[in-house]
Amino acid sequence: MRSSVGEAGVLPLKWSIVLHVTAVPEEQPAWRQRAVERSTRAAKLRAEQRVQRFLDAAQELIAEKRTTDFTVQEVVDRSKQSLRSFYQHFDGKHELLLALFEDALSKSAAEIRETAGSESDPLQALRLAVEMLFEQSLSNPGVERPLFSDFALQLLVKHPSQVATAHLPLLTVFTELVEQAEDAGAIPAGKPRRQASILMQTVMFVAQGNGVPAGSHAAAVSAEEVWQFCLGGLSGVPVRN
Amino acid sequence: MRSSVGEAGVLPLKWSIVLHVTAVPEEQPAWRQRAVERSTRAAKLRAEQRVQRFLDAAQELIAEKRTTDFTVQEVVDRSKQSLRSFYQHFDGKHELLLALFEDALSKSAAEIRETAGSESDPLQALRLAVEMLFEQSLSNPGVERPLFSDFALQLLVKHPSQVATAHLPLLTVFTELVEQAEDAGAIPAGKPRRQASILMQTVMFVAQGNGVPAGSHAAAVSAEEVWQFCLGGLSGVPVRN
DNA sequence: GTGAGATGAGAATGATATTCTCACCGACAT
DNA sequence: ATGTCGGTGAGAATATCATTCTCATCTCAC
Repeated sequence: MRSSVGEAGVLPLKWSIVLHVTAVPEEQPAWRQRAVERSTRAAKLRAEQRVQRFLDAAQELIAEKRTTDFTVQEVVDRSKQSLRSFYQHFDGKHELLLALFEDALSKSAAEIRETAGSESDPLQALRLAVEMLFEQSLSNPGVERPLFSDFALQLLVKHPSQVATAHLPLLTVFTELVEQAEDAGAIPAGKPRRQASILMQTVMFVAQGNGVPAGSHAAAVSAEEVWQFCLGGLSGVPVRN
Repeated sequence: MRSSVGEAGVLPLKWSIVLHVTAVPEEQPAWRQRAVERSTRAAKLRAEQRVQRFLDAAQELIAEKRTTDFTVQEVVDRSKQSLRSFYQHFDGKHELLLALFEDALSKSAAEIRETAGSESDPLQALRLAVEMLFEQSLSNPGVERPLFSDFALQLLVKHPSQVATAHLPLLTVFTELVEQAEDAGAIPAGKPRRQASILMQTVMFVAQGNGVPAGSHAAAVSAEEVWQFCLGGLSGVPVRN
């Protein structure tokens, strides 16, 4: 229905955007529905292309400036469209960023799923997944995903539920991996969804707080260490308590 | 040298602020130094009081509005001083927030240290500490620390090294607790500082992502669960790998 | 061809942070 | 006593953005 930054159009998309793009009253008779539908389809396509151009422009800017501090004007200029048009399609900069964010996480989830899927040992698969997530969540390497590090946190504060939604694809993947590991007896059975949730938080944010030279304190943690920690966490405490 | 929101004046302070307050050339003869010192001491005190009034005002506003979205003007008005003066003492709103943030974390660390210190069993002490940190990092309860949830993340993005500095007091406390637990043989020996670091990140951010009703997905994680996870992480994986 | 909705160009608004101007004051060295 | 100087208050002036508005134009389905 809506879009996707690159081409793999999946994810659940943003409501407001949908409302803008398809303003079709639901209570009309079916024939009218179809009529409007026919006469609108093209417009819808055009709209999606425009939206896409905005998204692409924003993506470029983020990649270049390594931050989400670009101005709406810049996006507009680069996409060779107009402010008028921008606000016609997005509720605001926030919606734009959210769309990109969801998209990035969704893609990341897909990558991880694929890579991990090619590993037969469930525990190794999980390990791979953790390491991938860790790398992608680092702030410094300046991958094409400053979204993870930058906007993510801002969002985490103002609209936590949207973050939850955006995390869903990743959470799903990790939940599956945890379940498989448990089924295989590699780790004791538990509540996979919650375990996956804690796991993700741990990996993502430990990576986060890592992109700091921080000369003095704050020992840089490696993917390996995080994995060990998480594995222990999932495996439970050996004896007491 | 600098300040503290309430009264317990501890923490390492902010450089820029110090530079503003004491602009004393170091290469003067000693007598002159002392002279200047004498003639400056009073001014320094006045300055600190002013700074303190800004900090107090900001703290009040945060408590009231439950957010860091207050305007500098509001702080100025409430503290009955002037914009001019504000910028004389702070590099900007950012510095003000940073000061409050450091202060909050510092106090939190003190509380945790004290509470945990009254527990003789090292493992229980660590557990207590984890639970306290978890509670204090929750977003919803609207405690008097929207700093943890709100500004903290913004900061995490733009000035990670300052976050590291701010985290230091907490990191120190947790490192001690981990060391004690290891010394007591409650958990296997490791690298206490790094372990404490991962531990903190996990606890704080899992708590973070928790303040969400999020009707559908995202199972709310409890302090207990986090503790179990972290304990496992610290204890290491029982057998394989 | 016509009319409704979409667009472009760019001005206007609104909210804030930050800087600047200028008059004043109070401590202090001489 | 007095002149200097840094700090201050009051508030105007700037600067930066996001967001909205105006109006002329364009496009497409009919």
